[in-house]
Amino acid sequence: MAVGRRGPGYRTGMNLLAELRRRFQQALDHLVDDSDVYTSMVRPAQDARFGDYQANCAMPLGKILGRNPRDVAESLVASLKVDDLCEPPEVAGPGFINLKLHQEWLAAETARLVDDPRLGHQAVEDPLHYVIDFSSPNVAKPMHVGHLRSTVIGDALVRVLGFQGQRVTGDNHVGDWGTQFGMIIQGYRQFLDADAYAEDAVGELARLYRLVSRIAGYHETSAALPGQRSRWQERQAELGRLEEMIAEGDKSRKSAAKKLRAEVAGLAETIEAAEVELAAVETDEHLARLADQHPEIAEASRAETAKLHAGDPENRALWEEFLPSCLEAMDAIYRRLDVEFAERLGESYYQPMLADVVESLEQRELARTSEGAVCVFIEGNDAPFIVRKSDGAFTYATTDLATIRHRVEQQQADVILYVVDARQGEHFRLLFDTARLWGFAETEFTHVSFGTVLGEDRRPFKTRSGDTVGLESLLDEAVVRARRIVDENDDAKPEGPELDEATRAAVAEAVGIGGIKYADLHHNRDSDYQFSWDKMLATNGDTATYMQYAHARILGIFRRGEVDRETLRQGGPLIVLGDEVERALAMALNRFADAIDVTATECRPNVLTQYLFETANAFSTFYNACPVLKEPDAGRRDSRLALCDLTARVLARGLSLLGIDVCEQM
RNA sequence: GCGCCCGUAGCUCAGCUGGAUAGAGCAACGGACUUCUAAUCCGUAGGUCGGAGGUUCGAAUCCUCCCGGGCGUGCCA
Repeated sequence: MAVGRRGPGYRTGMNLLAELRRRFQQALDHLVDDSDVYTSMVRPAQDARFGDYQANCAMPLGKILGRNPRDVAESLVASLKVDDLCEPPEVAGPGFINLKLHQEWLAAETARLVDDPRLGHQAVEDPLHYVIDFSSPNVAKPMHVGHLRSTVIGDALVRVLGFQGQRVTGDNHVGDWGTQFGMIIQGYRQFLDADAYAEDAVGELARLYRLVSRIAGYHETSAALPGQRSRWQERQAELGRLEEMIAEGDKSRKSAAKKLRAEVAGLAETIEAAEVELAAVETDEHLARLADQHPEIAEASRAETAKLHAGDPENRALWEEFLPSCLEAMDAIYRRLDVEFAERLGESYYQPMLADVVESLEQRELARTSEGAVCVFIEGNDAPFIVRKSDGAFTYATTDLATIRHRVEQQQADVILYVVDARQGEHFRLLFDTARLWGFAETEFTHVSFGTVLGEDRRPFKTRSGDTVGLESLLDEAVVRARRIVDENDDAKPEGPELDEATRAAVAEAVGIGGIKYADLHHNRDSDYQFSWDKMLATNGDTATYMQYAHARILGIFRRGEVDRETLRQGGPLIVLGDEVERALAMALNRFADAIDVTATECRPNVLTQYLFETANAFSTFYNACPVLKEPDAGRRDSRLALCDLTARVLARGLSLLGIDVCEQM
């Protein structure tokens, strides 16, 4: 889903592509009224053999005008004024128009980038206010790998849209009002280790949370197990009957049998997991005793949550005591990830508004009571959007609606992006539809959805023992692994190690954290992706390291040549593109602005990662083929130095827009 | 049952609103270091784009059906 594509805030920057499109527009205006549609068919050539850019509009135009597409292409070329930019356009195949830029023009455009702090990107003229809802972990539960994608993608979008010149508010809509607090309160009353709490409050609270949820889970699992076993038997028997029928030739049962087989397998898995969970508690003497003593702990926890929500002063005081240290623990991870939020308005913030939300929906006759719950029914959807449960409690649907009202009315949001798991797609469809009916039709809502992180076994990423992976330990491991690679490489340098301890540590941090982020960002966010240490920290290929290395090499050139980059830029060096690889690099550098805009409009950081990889690759090829410092011709040397400087700036800027650090040396 | 998503090279994935001979990385194989850092570069090989129809001048992309997988589905978030 494109965001703001037609909004007033979106405007393609001044760049090669935009200029070519303007030229085509003038030529197209002779032929059609809606030239906009066709200028978008001018795009970078998908194959270098066809030149630098191609226009694909002659074929559809031929159809509409009832003319031969090649003739249309010819007459388009005839009225096209691009001789200052390109070689004479060529018509190829069924009517493609191929464009190859003049060397001089490309060189001049590249030279313009040299003293342009925005690297050819023009900031939007009419910024929109984007509120970006991302990360949103539950307070007091340790963050885990599941929070990674939302955090990393959301942060990249904050940065990219901000660079575009949009007004951006990143908001961490934390879960600070949920059932986990009931569990912690319950744990605090029953199991507190006061010394541990004094020493490390968050650690102790996390322990209490895990303990209570484990005991509650034990009883729940234990209660459910017999039913699951008998259901498994039942299904298994039914499956046997079906298979017999199929064996006897009744093919019509095949699909039903398949479904059943999946269900049986699923049940078996659930049962096995349950048995493991129960055994783990039962074989632990301490845990077993606690479980035995507290059979009603889940109910008790729910009661504590209800009391908190009802305004019970004691529970409220505990909540207020717990919250700051929990938030501080979260912030420590964000600092490490270098992620910042402009706002952190959690669920609790919206609590006072919820009753009014429901009332307002009822008044407008959008919501009505059904089976005891207050629901909004959206046409075309089976499931209702429940804003108040039959027990009177509000749901996250209610909170989300209150949040929308706040963001639009108080914060003047034009666009709200939700960087959330794809599984919540249905919730957001209902939410957006309800919000529009409720009166927020002017606001653009987008669910920036993403797939699951899978382990190497293709199942959701877990530790070997089956627990979810804590985010902190994930980051630690990345850095440890990165450090090994840094050490290995530095130790292996032909002239001996170059990096001191502090530098090695800094490089390992950049490479490790950058590797994790890049692995996430370079996949299309819609698809699930397989987490792999080896791939993300590989020293070769399409990784963060590859670009960080290219960047470090460039700085190495300036260091060794004792060339001051700022002085170089101010000298206004001429760009000479004598070599094919220099030309290819210049082309890549000129595409920066477009890569930014596509990333922003599509909310797809992988567009930017792909661009950066291509640019780094163009540089590496150039680096291999074209000596810079050794180049005898001074003009040519300065031109190459300027290309190096530009590349370093594009890479550093691009990576920083993805939240990834670069190093001076590695 | 209904709804959503996915199936592209041995592996992991790109492929923008349909465009030319479907691309990358890894792995494999062959080359390039008295180095401006080889954490690099260049080259070779590898694909009935799950299958069958349809729309179109033109389909990995749009439509229908089928096969295979995942997820969601009334009071968790």
